Amino acid sequence: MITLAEENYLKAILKLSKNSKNSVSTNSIADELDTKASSVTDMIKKLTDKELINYIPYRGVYLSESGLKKAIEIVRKHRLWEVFLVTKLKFNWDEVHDIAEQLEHIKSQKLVDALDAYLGYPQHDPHGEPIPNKYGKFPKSFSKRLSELEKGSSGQIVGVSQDNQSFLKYLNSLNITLGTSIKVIQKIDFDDSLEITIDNKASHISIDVARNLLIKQK
Amino acid sequence: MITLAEENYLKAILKLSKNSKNSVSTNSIADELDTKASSVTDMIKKLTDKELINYIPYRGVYLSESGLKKAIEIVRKHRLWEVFLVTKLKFNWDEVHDIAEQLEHIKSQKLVDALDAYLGYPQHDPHGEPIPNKYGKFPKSFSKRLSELEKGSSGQIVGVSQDNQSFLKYLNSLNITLGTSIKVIQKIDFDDSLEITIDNKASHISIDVARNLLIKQK
DNA sequence: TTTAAATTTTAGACAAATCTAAAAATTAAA
DNA sequence: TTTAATTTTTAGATTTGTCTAAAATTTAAA
Repeated sequence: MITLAEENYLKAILKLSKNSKNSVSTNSIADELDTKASSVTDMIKKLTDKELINYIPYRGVYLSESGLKKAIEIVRKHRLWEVFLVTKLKFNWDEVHDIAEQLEHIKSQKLVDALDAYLGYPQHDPHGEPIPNKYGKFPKSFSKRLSELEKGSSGQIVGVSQDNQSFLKYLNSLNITLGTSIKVIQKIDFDDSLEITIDNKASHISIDVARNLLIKQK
Repeated sequence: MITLAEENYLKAILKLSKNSKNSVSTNSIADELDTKASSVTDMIKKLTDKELINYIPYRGVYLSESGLKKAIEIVRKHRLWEVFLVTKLKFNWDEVHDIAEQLEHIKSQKLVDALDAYLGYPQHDPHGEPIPNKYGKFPKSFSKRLSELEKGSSGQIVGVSQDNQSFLKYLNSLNITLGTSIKVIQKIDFDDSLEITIDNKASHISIDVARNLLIKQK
C-alpha cells in the first residue's frame, strides 16, 4: 500500500520531470514539497525500495513505469475533483486547489471512473490543465498552453480554454487576441509567472493566465 | 489541528455512547476500532489534553462539548458523501461505506455546506441513518424497529441500524431495500423470529435482522 | 471478605515521516 | 587543478500512532 506522503512525492517528481526532461534533483523536490533535502533523501529510499522510482545517489531520480502510472492517477483524480467542485458545487476556479489536494488521495477506482462519467469525461480542468483518461493517456491537442513553452520559444495565440468575462477583459487589456504573437522571455521560479513579449512589447503574466492561453508554435 | 486517527476515535466514542448512555470503556473502543486497549489508553490521553473528551482512569470516557460537535461533524460528512455516491454516482447502498470512511475526513466547511445544498439538504443517508444539519441537530425520527411491530402490522422500510457489508448483502438477497413494504404474519415464540411478507412474498427472518430494520407504519 | 478473573494502565519498543547538524560527494571558480 | 561553494547524504533525534508484556486496579465469585 502506498502512503499519502509517498503519493505527494510521486506527484512532485512527475511535475518536476515535465519541466526538465532530465532526472529530478533532491533539492528541487525539497523546494516543491516545502521540506528538507534530508527528508527527501529518506523518502527516495522508500520509493526506490517499492520500485516506484529509479535512483542513483547524488544523481537524482526519475519515475519508474509503475511510479509514473501512479502519479498520473493522482493528477487525474485531482483534476476531476476540481471539475466537480467548479461545475457541480459552483466553486470558483481559484478556490478548488486545496480541497482537491485532499480529495486526490481518496482510494477507489470505481469512484474515479464514476466521477469521470458523471462529469461527462472532461478533457481539461478549470485551470485549463489536461485530464488523463483512465488508461493514463492525456488528450491530444495541436496547440500547446503558453505555460508549457520553454524560455525563448514563441508562437501565436489560437484560443483560450477559459472564457469567462473577466478573463477575456483582462486579455483585451493586455492586447492579447487571436493571432497575437507571444514570446517567453523569462520564467519566474518563485510563482511560475512569465515575462513575455506581446507583439514585441514586454509584459508579465501569472501562471493562471498562461495556462489558459492556447498557442501554436511555428 | 485534529488528526485522522483522533477523528476516528471521536466517531467511535460517539457511536458507543449512543448505545449505552453511560461513559465508554477502553475495551469497547478497542473492539470498535479493531485495536489494542493500550493504544486506546494512549489516545485517550491525547484527546483529553485537547479537551475533546473527559476521562477518569479506569472509569471510561465521554465526549466533551467540543468533542461531540466534532464527532457529529464527521458523521454528517460521512452520511452526506454516502448520499452523493448513491444519488449522483449511482452506487449501491452497500458499496458506499468504505469510500465514505475516507471522504468524511476531507476538511473544508465550505465543501460540506455546498455538498449539502447540492444534494438538497437530505435528512437521511442511503442506510436510513439521520443526517445532522450544519448546526449539529439531528432530524426528528418517526421510525420503529421491525422487531417492535405486532403480528398483523405492516409498514415500509426506511432504514437500517446496522450497516455492515454482509448484512446489507443479505438484505439484497431478500429483496429488501428502502421503500420495501413488509407485513408481520407470525412471530415465532421459540426463537423470536418472524414470518413476514416482502412486497407480498413470504419470507422468514431472525430477530437479529428484524431489530436492525427501521420501518414506518402507515 | 478474600481470592480469582477481567479490565485498564504503564513501560518500553517500533515504523513512518520528519528535523538539525555534520560529513561526503559533486560542481564551479580561481 | 586545486580550492571553494553547493548539493546530497548520513547520523542521530523527535512526534505520532501503534504494539507486547507486565503491573495496577476494579469487578465478580467463592
